[in-house]
Amino acid sequence: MKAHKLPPEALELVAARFRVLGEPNRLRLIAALEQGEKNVSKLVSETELTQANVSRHLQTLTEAGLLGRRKEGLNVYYFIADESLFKLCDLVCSRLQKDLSAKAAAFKR
Amino acid sequence: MKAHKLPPEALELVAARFRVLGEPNRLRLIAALEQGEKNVSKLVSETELTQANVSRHLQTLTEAGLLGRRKEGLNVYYFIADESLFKLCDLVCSRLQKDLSAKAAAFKR
DNA sequence: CAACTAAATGAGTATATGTTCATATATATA
DNA sequence: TATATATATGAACATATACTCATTTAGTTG
Repeated sequence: MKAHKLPPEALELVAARFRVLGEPNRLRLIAALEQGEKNVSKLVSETELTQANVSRHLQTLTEAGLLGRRKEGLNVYYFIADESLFKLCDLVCSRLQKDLSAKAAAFKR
Repeated sequence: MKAHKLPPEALELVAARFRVLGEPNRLRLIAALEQGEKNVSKLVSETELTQANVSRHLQTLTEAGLLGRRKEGLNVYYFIADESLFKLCDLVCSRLQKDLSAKAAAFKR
């Protein structure tokens, strides 16, 4: 599946998925859910974001299919629904680390 | 390297990298370069974007370390500098395909 | 039913960013 | 040196989106 074969609408879908991940607070929420499902209040207190803001980000992530939700009484529990998330983040992280340590090394000379 | 261990500044870096990929025209440029390096004029004619626009996107991609540039006379040739790009895109693409065919299947019942 | 709680949402604002037009810069060539 | 060409960039504008405040919705419990 090569990118150059993708029609424009498909590219927009791919871009949209990357865009969802392009927001640090959303990454924080994802990171918080790595340990397992949590309800909104828990995520609010852990991230120290406003409740409204957390709620909106969770909506974005859920609509993208990255998170799932489960209602239980008054609480709504969110959880990672797309395990490929971790592979994605790890790829980016390790690449960034490589780049940054290369720059750091260049400084020392 | 787990995401929940990353400090906020690192998360911003990761998010920034995703954001660079979150623009369809930039993905088009990347796709165009999959076949090998090309100069700006070539990229302009292939993508049918304006020269100014292509130039700006190439700048964004280069500053992010995803592309490299090489000057040769009047021309500037751009090329993929980060091969992990393809793994990233393929991960997203295959995930999207799976999601979409699941939805398509759900329609048939 | 009334009061309470957790989560979602409408409306408004601020900021970031994609795009274009016009122009500047750099390099080549007559 | 003058002219032409490829690419980059300043300025302006339009759009998208992150955020907050206030309120609503859904569900629980007295």
